[in-house]
Amino acid sequence: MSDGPTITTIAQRAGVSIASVSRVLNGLPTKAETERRVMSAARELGYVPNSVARSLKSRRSNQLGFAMADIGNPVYLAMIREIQPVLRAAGYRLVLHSTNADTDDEIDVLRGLGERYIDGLIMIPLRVTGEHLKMFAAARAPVVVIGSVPEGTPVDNVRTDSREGVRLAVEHLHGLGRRRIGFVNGPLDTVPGAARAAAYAEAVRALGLPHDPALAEVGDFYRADGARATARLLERAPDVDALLCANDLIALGALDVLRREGRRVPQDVAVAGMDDTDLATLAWPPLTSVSLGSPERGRAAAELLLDRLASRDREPRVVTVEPRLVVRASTAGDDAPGEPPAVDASTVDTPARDVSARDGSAVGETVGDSGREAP
Amino acid sequence: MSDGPTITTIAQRAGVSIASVSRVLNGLPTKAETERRVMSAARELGYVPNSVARSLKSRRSNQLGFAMADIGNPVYLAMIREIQPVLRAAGYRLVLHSTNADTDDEIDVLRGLGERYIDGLIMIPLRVTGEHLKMFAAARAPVVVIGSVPEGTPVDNVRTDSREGVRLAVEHLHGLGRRRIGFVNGPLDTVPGAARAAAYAEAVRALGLPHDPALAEVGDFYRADGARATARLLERAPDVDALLCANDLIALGALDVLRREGRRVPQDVAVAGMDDTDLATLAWPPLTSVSLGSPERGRAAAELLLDRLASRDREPRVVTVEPRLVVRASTAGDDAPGEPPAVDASTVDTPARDVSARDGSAVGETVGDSGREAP
DNA sequence: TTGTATGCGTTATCAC
DNA sequence: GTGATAACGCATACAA
Repeated sequence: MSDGPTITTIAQRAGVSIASVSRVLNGLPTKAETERRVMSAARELGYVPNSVARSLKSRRSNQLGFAMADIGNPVYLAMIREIQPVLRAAGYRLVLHSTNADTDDEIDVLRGLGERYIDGLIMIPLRVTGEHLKMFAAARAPVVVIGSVPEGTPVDNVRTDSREGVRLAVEHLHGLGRRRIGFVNGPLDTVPGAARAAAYAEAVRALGLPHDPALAEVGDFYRADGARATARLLERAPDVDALLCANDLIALGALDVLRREGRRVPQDVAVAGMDDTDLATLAWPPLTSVSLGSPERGRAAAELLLDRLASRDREPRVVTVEPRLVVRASTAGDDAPGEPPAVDASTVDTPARDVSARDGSAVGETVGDSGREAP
Repeated sequence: MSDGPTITTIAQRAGVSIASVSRVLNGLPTKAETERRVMSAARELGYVPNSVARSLKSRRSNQLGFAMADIGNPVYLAMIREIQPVLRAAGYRLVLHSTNADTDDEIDVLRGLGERYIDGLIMIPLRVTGEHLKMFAAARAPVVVIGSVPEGTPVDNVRTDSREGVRLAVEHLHGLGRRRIGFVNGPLDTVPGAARAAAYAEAVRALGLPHDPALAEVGDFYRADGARATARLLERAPDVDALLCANDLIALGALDVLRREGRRVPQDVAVAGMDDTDLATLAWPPLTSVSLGSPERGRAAAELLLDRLASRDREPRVVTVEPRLVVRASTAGDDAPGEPPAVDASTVDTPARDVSARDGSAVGETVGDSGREAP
C-alpha cells in the first residue's frame, strides 16, 4: 500500500546512485556486482518503472489514439480488431475515443494531441469541416485519417472507393434483371452519405435507367433509421425490386421491414448492404454486401501511423482499398449450395465462413460451486 | 511545427513568471491585467497543457483501463458501450487491453498498474489463477473484476448468476415439452465453462431428467467450435430435441449445423444461447438467449471503479446482475406476432429492437446491488 | 564504471 | 499578487 518504489528507493537499498540504477534498468554497461545488487533490490521492492515520468523525459507516451463515431458500429469494431494487435506489437497502448460523430468532439480530440498523452492518432471523421482541415495542418502529432480528405491535406490517408463499390452493387442488381433499384442512404451531409448518393445516381444513369427521385431515401446509418427510411421508400415506390443500402445496419432495417410487409427477399426485393460486416453473414437471408475492406483499412491505417512515427518528414501517403462485392442469398436468390451467379470484379463468399473466429465469449460470472452470494 | 508552447513560453511572451501563468490557467486569484496578458499569450501561442507533466505532478493519469479477452466479442462490446461514456463523463480516457484470454497477458496488465499510466482497471479474466489473486492483492491501483472472484478478494466485483441463468433456460425448454435437452459448452477450465457445466447438470437433475453424458459436449466459445461440438453431439444423441448453448456464438454455430442437416428450429430442435448479445436478434430464427446483463455489468463496473477512486478505503463491494431469459423464435416456435409462452422470471423481446442504438438496448435494468459483502 | 547535476512541464510552497 | 524555487520520477551529459 506504500507509495510505489522509485529508482531512488532502489538506489538507497542497493547503496548506489540513482544514475546507476537507471543504467542497470536500461541495460547500459555496468559492473556485474552493481547490476546484481540493483536487480535484486528492484525485485525485492517490486519495482515497476513509472511510465509517466519516463514519458515526460522521453517526450513519448507510447500511446496511440483511435477516434471513431461509435464503438458499437461493427465497421469500427472490425478496424479495431486489426489495429490493436499491430499497435500493441509495436509497443503502443490504444486509447479509444468515441466522438458520437460530433464535430466538436473530434476537434477536441485533435486539439488533445497537444496534451501529448498520445503520440499519434487514427481518426474517422464522418464529416470533414474546414476546422478539421485547420486542425490537421496544426496537429502536434501524426494523424492518419480513414476516409477521404481533400488533396494536399497533410495527413496520411486510407480510403476506399465507395463510388466503385456502389457501382458494383448496382450493376449486380441490374444484372439480376432488377430495374427498380432503390437506395437507402445515410445523412447527405456526411462524407460517405454524399459520396454514395452521387455514386448511386451516376451508376443508375450509366445503366440507362430512368432517374426516379422516389427511389432514393435518406435516413441515418442505424438499423432503426434504415427500417423507417425503407418503409417510406416502399410507400412511395411500391414497385421497387431491389434495394441498395448505404451500410449493413440500414440493410438489416430494410430486411426487418420487408419481412414485416411480407415481401420475400430476394424473390420480391433483392437487398444489398455495404461494409460487409459480420452482420452480413448473420442476417437472414445472408446479406449481399459491398466490402469496403474495413479490416484492411484498419491495418493500413495502423501501419501508416507506425511508419510516420518512424520517419516524420516524408510525404503524406494515400492508401486506397478496393471495394469488392460479396454475393450472398439476399440477392443471389438461391439457397441451395449451388454456384451463385458470377459477378465481375467480385468475390463469392461461402456461407460457412466463420465470422466470429476470434470471438471468445464466456464472460466471467458466478463460480459454480460457490455460486451463492454472501448474504 | 515547433515544439509546442509551455507555460515558460507563455511567461516570456506575457512578461510574467511561470507561477503566474500557472495560476491564471488554474483560475487562481490574479490581477485582471496579468490574467489578460497571460490568456492572450496562451491563445496566440495555441497553448495546450501537457498532460504528462501534469500527471507526473498530480500522480493521476486520468486514464482508466479495460482488459478483456478479445475486443471482437460482442459481449465485451456491449460492456464497452456502457463503460466508455460513464468514464468519459467523469473525465477519464479509456485504454483498451485485449489479452487473448492469456493469463500472462492479464498478469502483465495488472503489473502495469505500477506504471501509473492508468488510475484504475476493469478486468474480465476468463480464468482466475492464484497469481491473479496475488496481483489483485498487490495491485497499485483500484481494480474492478467482472466475473466471480473468491470471497475476500480485495477488489470490487460485478457478477452474474449464470447458474440461475442456465436453470431458467433449461426449465424453459423443459416447459416446452422437450425432454432430450443437450448442452454445448465452452472449455471446462474457464470460470464460466465450469460454472455452466455444473449448473446444467444440476438443472437437469432437478427436473428429474435422466443423466445422459451424451447430451453434454464441450468445444470452445466460438461459432466454428460451437458448430463442430454440435455436430458431434448430434451424432452421439440424434434424438435431442433442444440445445442449450453456453453462449450466443456457440448457438450460431449450432444453428448452422442444424440448418445444414435439415433439422428445423425450433420444431425439431429448440435452440437457446447465453449472453443475449446483438447476435441473438440477428440470427435466424431469432435466438432465445439468457441475458446475463452485459450492459448493466459494464455500467456497474464503471460506476464501482469511479466510486472507488473517490474513496479508496471502503469495503470492497459486490454487485450482482440477475439473469433473465429472453424468449425468441428459436424456442418459441411461433413466427406470428402472437404471444410466446409465458415463462417464469423471463422477458419477451420484440423483434424490432434496434440493436445498434448507441444507448444500448431496451434491456430493462436488472442491476441488483446485493449490498456489501459481510466482512 | 560510477556519481552529480540538470531538465522534461507542471503544480505548489514559500518568501517578497 | 507575484516571482523564485522545489518537487514529481526518470534519463543523461558530464565530471570524477
